[in-house]
Amino acid sequence: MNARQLEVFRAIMRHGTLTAAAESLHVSQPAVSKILRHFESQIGYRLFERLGGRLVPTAEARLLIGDADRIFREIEALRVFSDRIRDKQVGLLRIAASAPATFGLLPAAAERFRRRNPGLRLDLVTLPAEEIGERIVVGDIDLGLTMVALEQPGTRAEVIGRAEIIALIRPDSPLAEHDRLGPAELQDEILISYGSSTDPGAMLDRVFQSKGLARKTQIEITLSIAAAPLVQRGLGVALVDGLVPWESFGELAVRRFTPSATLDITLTTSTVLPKSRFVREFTRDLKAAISDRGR
Amino acid sequence: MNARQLEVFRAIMRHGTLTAAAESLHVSQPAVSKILRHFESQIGYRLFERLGGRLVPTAEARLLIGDADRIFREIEALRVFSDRIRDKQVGLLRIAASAPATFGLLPAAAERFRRRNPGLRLDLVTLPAEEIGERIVVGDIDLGLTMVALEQPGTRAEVIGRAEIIALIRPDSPLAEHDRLGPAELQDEILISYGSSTDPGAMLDRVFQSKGLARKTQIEITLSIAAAPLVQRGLGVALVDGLVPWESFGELAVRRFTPSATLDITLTTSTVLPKSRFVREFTRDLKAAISDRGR
DNA sequence: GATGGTATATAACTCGAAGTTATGCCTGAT
DNA sequence: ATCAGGCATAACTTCGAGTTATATACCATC
Repeated sequence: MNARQLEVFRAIMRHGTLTAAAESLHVSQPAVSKILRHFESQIGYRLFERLGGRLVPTAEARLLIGDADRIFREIEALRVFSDRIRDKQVGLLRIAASAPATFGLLPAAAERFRRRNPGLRLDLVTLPAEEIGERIVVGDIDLGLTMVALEQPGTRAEVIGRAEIIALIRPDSPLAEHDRLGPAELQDEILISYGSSTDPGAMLDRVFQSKGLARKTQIEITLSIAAAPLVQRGLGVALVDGLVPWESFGELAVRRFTPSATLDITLTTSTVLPKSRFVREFTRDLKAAISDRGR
Repeated sequence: MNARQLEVFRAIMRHGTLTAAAESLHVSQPAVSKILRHFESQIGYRLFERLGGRLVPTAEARLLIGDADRIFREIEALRVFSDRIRDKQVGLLRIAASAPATFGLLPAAAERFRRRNPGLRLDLVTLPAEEIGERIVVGDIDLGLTMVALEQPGTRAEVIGRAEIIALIRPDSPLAEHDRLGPAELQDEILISYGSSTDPGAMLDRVFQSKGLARKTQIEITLSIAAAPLVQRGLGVALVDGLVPWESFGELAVRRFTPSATLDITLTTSTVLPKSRFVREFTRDLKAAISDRGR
């Protein structure tokens, strides 16, 4: 049972005669006749009785025609859909981002992108940075967006911006008086931040060291957003990326960290798969979203 | 785009490699390879990137796989359905009956039949007797059931029982006292009955004549059920078939008509189309339903 | 860096299904 | 009786799906 057989069966049912069906399919009458007989011999029963040189649908044909017609129309729709894929009227862009990028950058970039490509499907996957490289290599993901450089063979990383490290405090904290917070002000506070074994953690360690102080992180997090409820409950002060829209995570105050410390916003793609038009466009939209943040 | 291509595409997506897909389809690996490449060249874009000797699905493939998978599963279901049709586990019996037969005989016969053939679809069409013959000849209907013989070339009629003519009166009518009603008792009543140009009407005319009386039908009906509301409103007495379950059509009293007058319950099939097993079974069930009525 | 295992691609071939044209047969209508 | 419409058959071509055998590319690993 193949698509052509269903198509021919449907045409005969619809037009009543082999000749008319053949005409509608733009093939010769014997061709239709043969496909029908072959179809009948395959399914094991007659679809038409030959009466007085005419075809009359059997009860079996009437049982079958409903589903056959529906399936054939679905194949037709799939053909059209496939053509639209080919013509880039529909597409799929699969983006994996770490949580800060998901919250801080993707919404604005996705909005720009979708305005230009409304038919396109976007798959946004939030993953720990370490997993993203692997997903790009195996082709699961077109584009990775992280706050650390992915050191994965087979991928190419590009820094497209920087995110300031900020201090996250309770609005009623005494520290809220300061415009900026540095190692000195935070010396006696309970710190919520990245572990020293991570890229951002090591970077912050160096900043503290440059001021002659040691960073003592009492509460270690891997997902920066996890800091929000901790700070809000008064468990400490968080040093995290300034990318996340912290206001939307509760009653929190953001203060600039000094001296300025930044994380690289890194875009990663496969070196082996060619960049699609969509990847290039989305890259542009991300850059635009980042430069918009400055203002 | 045919069913086989969808099947192969689906198998490769599912199993990840050509070799595994070929195994699952029980064909050789080059066969699968060729179908895939042919499919790709037809739709006009790559479904897999060849990376390091492996196949990696493209974004396009991921867009397509959902619908392709669904359609293929529907074709599979159609195959199974077709097999069940072939094995007579499902079927279709199309019965056209006049209204009295529809109400008086079909329910009981259909119940018996469906108990034995639960998977079978029954199409019950109620039509004026004159149209039924034509529908049988063109193959639209497997079996006709009427109260008059159909004189249609290409059909074969079989009388399978008789239905008594009965008198339909209001329960509060003076006539209700009689056990039986004949031309004499009805002489001064307003008669609701079949026209003289119809078979049952002509037959009743002859019965009245044999008693030396004339049947004066003041209200002519073609559909016997139409008599029910007329009798109920006191417009007259109806002489109609005794097949219809008149009790269920309102507050009506039924009296036997004397001398006995009967209509032939006629079963009509095509002379050219072979009787299906279902037609034969249903015929048996109809006869059983008729003999049950006697008791 | 040589080697074996795994996976895809290519070549050469067979087979069957779908298409063609030409033609014959049946049936119903004039 | 004849003619037109509709289906079937025959003989042939083309193409896609299948086969086996073999080449090629990559990966891991010793």
